[in-house]
Amino acid sequence: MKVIVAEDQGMLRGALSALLDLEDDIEVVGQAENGKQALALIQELVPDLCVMDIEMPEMSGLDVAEKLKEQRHSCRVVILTTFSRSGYFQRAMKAGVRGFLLKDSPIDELGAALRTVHAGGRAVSPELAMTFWETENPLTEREQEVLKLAAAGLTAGDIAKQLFLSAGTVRNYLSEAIQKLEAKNRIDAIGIAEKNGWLS
Amino acid sequence: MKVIVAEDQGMLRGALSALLDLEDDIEVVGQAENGKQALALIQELVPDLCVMDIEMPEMSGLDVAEKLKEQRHSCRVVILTTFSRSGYFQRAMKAGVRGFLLKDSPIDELGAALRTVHAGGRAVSPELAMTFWETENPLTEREQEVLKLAAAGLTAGDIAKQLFLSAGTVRNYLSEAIQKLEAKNRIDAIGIAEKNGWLS
DNA sequence: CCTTTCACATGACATATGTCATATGAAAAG
DNA sequence: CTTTTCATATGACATATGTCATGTGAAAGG
Repeated sequence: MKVIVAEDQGMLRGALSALLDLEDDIEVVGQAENGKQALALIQELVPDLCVMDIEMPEMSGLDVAEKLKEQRHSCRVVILTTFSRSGYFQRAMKAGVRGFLLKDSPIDELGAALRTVHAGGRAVSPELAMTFWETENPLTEREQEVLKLAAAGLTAGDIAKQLFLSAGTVRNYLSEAIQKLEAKNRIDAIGIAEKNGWLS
Repeated sequence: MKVIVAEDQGMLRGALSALLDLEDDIEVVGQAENGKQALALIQELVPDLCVMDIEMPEMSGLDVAEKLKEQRHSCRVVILTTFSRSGYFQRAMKAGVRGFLLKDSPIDELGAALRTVHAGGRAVSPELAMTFWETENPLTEREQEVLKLAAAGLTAGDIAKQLFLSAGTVRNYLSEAIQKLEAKNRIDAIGIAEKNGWLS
């Protein structure tokens, strides 16, 4: 089967590609270091499978997966990521992703997952099963938006200007976020939200 | 040469070990997923080299390198890390580390680096050279300490209690940190300090 | 020995932040 | 057609945060 490896960290990308290519039934036909490159390569080379990281520059692995689904492209996607966040997982499933592995898994699982997916099956890291039970994002869009800007170091006033709101409104959203997350202050709230992957 | 691979991320650890083991002149005699394990394995197996991540649970790769230097252990260390921070690099040099590679480097560099170091040389990613010029940490110990606690989401009052200071003193340290880092507020300061690796 | 420097420490004051009561409009439930 | 619910939006108020003037003691340089 023809495979493309998309992963921004050079060492891991190279190592995985080399290792997969050693397998008799796997041929690594291309490597990409960001989402855009991956999409272009997939359209050009039409591989059977693509091993894809989520957090990459230019375009995330999930963006690529969604584009492929939109185009009804035959290439099947196996996500390989550090984070077991319910948001990622659910979005991946919606995008028709066939495999979802954690970078913490042993290396053997990757080859096995590729074969399973190529044969028409699905492959999901056992740790991910738990993810279903994870609490979902309690923040409204506005609250997320405001908290994200606060996380970037902006003051309430700055945020208000950027979103065309009054400063009081911004503080209120932050206050709501703080209460929903049972945080002590906005810094605490930012930490909690980031840990759960609730900021975008 | 006998090599140990210490890296907490399972996939990368497995892939690197497998690939290195394929080389005729390299034998991977052990793998560790944290610093403590790495140290124990090195003392038990006495390898020629150890490929080591910095950010690992239990004990960082730099901690291990320092312990080895202290014991005048013959095992030479090659650091493999995501971050090109001057603090890391300088600490590594002090600990007598012989190689310092970024995880963004191509995979071939690792094998090459191992051979160079085994032959008595040094191997440093070219990106790291710049690191020398990086600005050093402008924060005093107290300021770092306070900023770190603030980053964890504590209020000034909490921090004061924990460090047996008055709340005003804590706010003053934070204010100094904010000014030194030319930040807008403590959140901004935390971001800047973290980006530069200035929070220990 | 005296000055300079600098990390450390504090409180007074102005500003920013967090909370609460309140209001509107849109969508869902009755 | 109501009623309920909920995201959105605001301002008044109390609290937390950021700044500044000031002071101490220890180390470095004259």
